[in-house]
Amino acid sequence: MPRVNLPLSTEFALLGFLRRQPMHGYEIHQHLSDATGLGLVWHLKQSQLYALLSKLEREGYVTTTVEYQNTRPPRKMFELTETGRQTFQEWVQRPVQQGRKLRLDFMAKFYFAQMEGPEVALQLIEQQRLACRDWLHQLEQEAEPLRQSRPYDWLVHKFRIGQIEAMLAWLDTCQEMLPAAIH
Amino acid sequence: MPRVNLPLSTEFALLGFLRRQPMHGYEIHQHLSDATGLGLVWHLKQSQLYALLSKLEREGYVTTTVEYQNTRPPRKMFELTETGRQTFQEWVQRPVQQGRKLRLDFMAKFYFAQMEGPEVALQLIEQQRLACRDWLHQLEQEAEPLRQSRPYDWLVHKFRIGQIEAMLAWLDTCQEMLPAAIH
DNA sequence: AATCATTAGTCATTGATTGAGTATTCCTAA
DNA sequence: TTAGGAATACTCAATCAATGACTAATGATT
Repeated sequence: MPRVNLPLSTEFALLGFLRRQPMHGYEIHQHLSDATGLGLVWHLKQSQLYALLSKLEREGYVTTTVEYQNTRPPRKMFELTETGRQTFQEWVQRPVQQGRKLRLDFMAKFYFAQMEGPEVALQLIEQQRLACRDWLHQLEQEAEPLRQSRPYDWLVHKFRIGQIEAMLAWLDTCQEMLPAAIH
Repeated sequence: MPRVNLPLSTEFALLGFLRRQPMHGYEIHQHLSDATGLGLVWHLKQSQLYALLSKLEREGYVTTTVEYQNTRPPRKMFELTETGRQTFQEWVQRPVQQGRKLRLDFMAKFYFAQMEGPEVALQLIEQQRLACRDWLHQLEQEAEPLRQSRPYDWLVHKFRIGQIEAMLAWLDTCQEMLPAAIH
């Protein structure tokens, strides 16, 4: 049971598929292969998915057992370890700390948070709001003195500020939608 | 002179450094290593930069000549080929076609476009505006029917719509700033 | 005099990603 | 009915990207 804890991040989302019951790789791939739900934001080749699952196993977040079938190829069933379960719980509630992680990492967190129920989703939304507001203030501080001296740098800051403001507005929308978003 | 034309994209930005005069890798790295200008948006390790430059050479966009110095280590000078020059001209004017390329690819284009002068920058801005408006319409079409049936998918669309609207607003800001942004 | 940053680039290794392959079985339509 | 294709389930080799460490000389600093 090796616990190396390399810098995993996006791949933790895969733990979400296993949070209720064990699953085999092929089934996870099916969930991701049509452009709906998490498949709308995360496109993974089959071989890439299996590679990530192996990595999660190597690092002790999941264990596998081979399940032989009468007629079909045998399945490798993936199951959360206790570490895996804890890691998922933490991951799904922790806001992302960089703007570039909003598109994929945050959307994956929100996907599972929303499936876990409104409390979890609301918690994530609120935490992410705080993180965004921090970025915003910091960027506004940094932008101020650049306006005259470094127009390009100032515009880059303005771009980021705009993206984060849009994110904050969207988080409000999420909150309003929440009751409807529960499956 | 191999011309393979693999799917290069971000690395074309490096051609921008050579558009006025030949340069060696170390100097390009210096331009990127402080967090201003292009270095604000593109963080490249030294070895990674050299790897990209070699790739551009392999594919025929640049040629190299070694320049020996009396006391310092010899420099490998990179110079645009005619293909490289044309490729840069096309690259710098062509809008990006995916939202996730706004952060890096578009900012790199805009960096050099703006250095080339207001006409080039205005052209890029206008082209990017058109691309963004297309995305926006398409996303709005797609989002419509999802509202009731697939709340998560609808929210993902809303997120993207928000990011693109923010981009469009920012493009207006760029246009207003342009006269000041020229060095 | 010793130490540290600068110059300029290489290299080996690890990690990520891809496309293709495998082998069985089920379904469908001529 | 039988040929062809899609589905099931995973593996593998090969390429591509990325990282950290290294070299080796000079100049600057304390």
